[in-house]
Amino acid sequence: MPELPEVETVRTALEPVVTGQQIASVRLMRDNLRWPLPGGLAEILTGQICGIPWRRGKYILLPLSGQQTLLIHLGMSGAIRIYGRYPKSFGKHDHFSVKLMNNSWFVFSDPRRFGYLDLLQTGNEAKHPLLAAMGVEPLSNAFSEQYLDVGLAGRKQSIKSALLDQRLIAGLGNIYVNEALFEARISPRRLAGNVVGKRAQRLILAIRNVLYTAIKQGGTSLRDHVQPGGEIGYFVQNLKVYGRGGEACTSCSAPIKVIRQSGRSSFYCPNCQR
DNA sequence: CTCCTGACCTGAGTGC
DNA sequence: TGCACTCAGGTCAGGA
Repeated sequence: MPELPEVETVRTALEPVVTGQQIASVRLMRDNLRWPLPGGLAEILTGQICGIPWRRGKYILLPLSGQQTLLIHLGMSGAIRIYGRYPKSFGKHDHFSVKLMNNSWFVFSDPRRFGYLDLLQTGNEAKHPLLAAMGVEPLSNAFSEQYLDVGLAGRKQSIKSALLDQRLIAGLGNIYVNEALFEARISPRRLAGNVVGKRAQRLILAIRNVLYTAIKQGGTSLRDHVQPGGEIGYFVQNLKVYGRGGEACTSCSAPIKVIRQSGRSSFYCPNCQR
C-alpha cells in the first residue's frame, strides 16, 4: 500500500494522539511480521512516554522516553487505525495494538505481513541497517538538480527502476513514480543516465508536486489504504495514468500503455512521455 | 559494483 | 460455486 504520502498521512494522524502520552499496555498477537519482532517488545514499550512521531522515507519512527525509538514499516498492505476507546473487535490481521493512558488506542494491521516493527537506540537512526543507505527526502531542499544529476549519472537501468530505488530517493513507490513521470513527460523506459537538464528539472518539480498534492488529499486509496481515522485517501481521483491502462490520456487522448519493468507495472502515455 | 528476478504473504478479481 | 490463475501502494537476498 503505502508510499510516502500514505505514510505521512498516518504519521500526521498519530502525532496529536500519541505525543506526550504514556503507553498503558501493548498487545502482540504474533511474534513475527516480515521478520521476528524484537524480543520482549510489549514489556519494553509499556510505561514509556511517546515523543513526536517522524518519518524517513516509508518508515515511521516513534521516539520513546527510554532512549529507544519504535520503527514501523507498513509493507504493502499495512495500516494503522486509531480508536478513541477500546476497539469493539480485533480483526484477524490486527497484529499489534497499543493502549495509551488517555484511553485511545492504535492498532497495526497488515494482511500480507510484509510490514515490520523494530526497536533502535534513539540517535542511532542513521546506523540502522534498514535506514543507513536511504537516499534523499524528496520534499527536502537536499533533493536538488545537482543531487539527481549525480545520482542518475551512468545508471544503465530505466528511470522507472531508478526512481523506485530507495537508496536514491526515499519514499517513492509504484503509484507516484508513474504519476510523476507522466507529469514530467518522461517515458518510464528512458535510460536513467539520460535524464538530465530540462527533463531532470521537470522531474524534480513533478515529484514534489505529486507528493504534496497526494499528502493534501490523504493519500491514495485503492485496496487497503485508509487513513487512521477510517477515512479513505482521495488522491485516487487525481491519478492520471496509474491503473488506467487502455484509457485515453488526459492530455492527448492516446491510449495509456501498460508495460512490465523489473516486475512492476508501468503506465504511461507513449505520445506525451519521451 | 549494477541490475534483475524470485520470494515472502493474503485477498480480490477474472475466466472457465 | 469452485478452481486455477493473475495481480497488488514493498523490498530483501541471491545470482547473472
